[in-house]
Amino acid sequence: MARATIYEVASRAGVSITTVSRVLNDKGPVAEATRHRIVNAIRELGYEPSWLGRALAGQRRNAVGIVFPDLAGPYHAGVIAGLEAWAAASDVALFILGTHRRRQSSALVEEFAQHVDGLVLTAQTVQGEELERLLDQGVKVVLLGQPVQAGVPAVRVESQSYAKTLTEHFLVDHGLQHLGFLGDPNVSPDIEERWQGFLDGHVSQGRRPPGGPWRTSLRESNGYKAAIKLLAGRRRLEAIVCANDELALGVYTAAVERGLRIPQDLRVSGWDDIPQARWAVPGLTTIHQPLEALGQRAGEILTALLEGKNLVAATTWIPSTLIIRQSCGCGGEREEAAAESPQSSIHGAGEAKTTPK
Amino acid sequence: MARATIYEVASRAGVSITTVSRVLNDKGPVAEATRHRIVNAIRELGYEPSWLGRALAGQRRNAVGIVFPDLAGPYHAGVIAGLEAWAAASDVALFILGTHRRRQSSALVEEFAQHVDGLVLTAQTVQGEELERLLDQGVKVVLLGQPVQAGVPAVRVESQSYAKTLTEHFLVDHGLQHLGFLGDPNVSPDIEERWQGFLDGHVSQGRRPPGGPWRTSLRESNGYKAAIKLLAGRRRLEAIVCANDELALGVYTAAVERGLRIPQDLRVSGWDDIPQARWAVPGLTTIHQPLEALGQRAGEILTALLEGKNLVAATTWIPSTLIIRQSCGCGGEREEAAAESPQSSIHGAGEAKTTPK
DNA sequence: TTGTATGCGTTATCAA
DNA sequence: TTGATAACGCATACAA
Repeated sequence: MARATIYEVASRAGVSITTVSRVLNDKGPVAEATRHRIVNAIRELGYEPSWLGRALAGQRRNAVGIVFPDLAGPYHAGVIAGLEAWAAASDVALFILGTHRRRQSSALVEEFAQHVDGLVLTAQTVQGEELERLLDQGVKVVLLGQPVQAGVPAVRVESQSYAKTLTEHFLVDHGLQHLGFLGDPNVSPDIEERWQGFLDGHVSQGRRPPGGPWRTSLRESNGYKAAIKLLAGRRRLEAIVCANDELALGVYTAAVERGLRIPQDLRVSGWDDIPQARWAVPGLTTIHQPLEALGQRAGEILTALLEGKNLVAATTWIPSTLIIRQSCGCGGEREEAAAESPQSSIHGAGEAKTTPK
Repeated sequence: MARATIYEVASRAGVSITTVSRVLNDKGPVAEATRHRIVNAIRELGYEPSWLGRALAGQRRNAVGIVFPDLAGPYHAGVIAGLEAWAAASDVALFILGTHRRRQSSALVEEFAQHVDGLVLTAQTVQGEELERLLDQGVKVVLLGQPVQAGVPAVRVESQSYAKTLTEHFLVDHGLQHLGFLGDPNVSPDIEERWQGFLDGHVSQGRRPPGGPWRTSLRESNGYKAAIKLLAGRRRLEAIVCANDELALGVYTAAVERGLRIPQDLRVSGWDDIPQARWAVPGLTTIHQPLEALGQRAGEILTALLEGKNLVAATTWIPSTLIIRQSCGCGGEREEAAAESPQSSIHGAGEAKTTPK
């Protein structure tokens, strides 16, 4: 049994489709009696307007989409949760697309765009010309963690100052000399900023910035491989600042393999605060990004955009939190349970406070 | 600048839209010279067919969707990866929908269905009547981890035999007497089967099945709370079989709080093999589900369905792997590094083999 | 080999 | 207060 159409509703209620449409959209005048008949017909037929017809007739699609390069990392779940909360509140459908490993991701995204009114684009998905094309088609776009483009609003997480703070933590609080940065700044502007902040931390202390970065893509296996090489080098490295947690955990494995204890023989820090970071021993010092807030904010900007406010072409910066665990050398070395690891966090630009568990 | 339509292409090439349509879909005869002109016009205008027009005209949408209750757990990423691999190979777009916390998830899914040719529905999304409605609309559906419904093909992970094996492992290999099952069988048929397998394991050893299950939803915080209560009970529990890893990790925290060592004073097992399971100390004994295979298989069934083969209404069962770490009492208690935890795994129905790291 | 005309389900314009 | 009718972009039976 196929779906009922507006024609069947109209005929059952003894009116024209125009009147039905009026009732559906609450537009224009309809006599109370007529409205009543129509509402009944709709209910009796179990009628639901066709999304296709609506969209084709040029109405809003009442849906937005978010595009990720990859649905695997720790990143997307948090962002989606935030965006979805917004979507639910705004009564808008949310579609998700991963371009991962697809041949013609550009065509894919363009098709995806036809389903929605607005799009959230994360790093490594669509840029430059393709982005222009999308905008030309009238899709509203918000960038997430992307290099800022003229005229397109963006949401970013502030990274550089935290990387600087973290670096200074190693240099000053722990009095170290030889740090290394692991990760490829080309991957995204966020990573680039982490590397810059790492340099900033050295400069602010009058230190000569070390070599590097040691470029590798952000996977645990790569962290392991890179660390094996680094640790075999002549110069003894005291701490490795990793571009993300997965790399850092790879370093853990390499350290064990070379008989180095963390943090006694080697200190490590990550970025992202993935679940493993809390359970690894010793607990991984890292940066917690408010991913949900990211998604939520993107949604709010989308709202403004969809309402026709074109003024919001600015970049919104979201703050993070520095999570101090033990891998940097802080705190005790209680190994009996990761869950109980003492841990403190620094919010914003250095305002310290303790968070329970 | 709006998108070009088929009419503009036709007029530029000096033909009718019918001929353009023929070229686009490789259907019917077109003179080589004409085709050439049209192809040129398409390129020059940067024309891309409208997905809307196509869909409305009754063609295939060339897209499938997957619906999750929730995009947060460890479950979805793996399944999506598998399904996406299939989608990429089949040149079909993949949309993802999370119904989480939405008011009218039924309406949401129904709208979602209009965008796609086929749908993969996971547990706790759509059932019964709503499912019937979808099928009535002609959407092809594959169920994932759902109770089997007549006429609808399904993919399931075999749970019961593994739960039985695991239970016997505690009872026989470790010679324990008092086990408990933590988790709510009502959540999904998979959990229900784990509970049944737990009972099976007792029965097969001529033991009287213990009380329980201790019902709680599958979150770490609930595992913690439930374990605190359980461990305060009079009867001493030797092992807790948890319905998933997150519950198990909650138990870890509770154990530490009560001064119990795992596995010396309390044994624990989980289910899912989430990343934390490998990093926790001691490593968590658990069941690894081949989530990617799940997604891939669902895709393959969808292919058959979309090709009009209606015969595939059977249930496909996918095997898992038992991952033995230390929380069950096996192996050493090397605590210096979780990454190096010795670990062995049992594939299929007891065929043991060792997997490196 | 090509073109005309119709339908798909809706909204919107205009007239009644 | 209501109703014809024309878009919207495409595919397709049928005609030429």
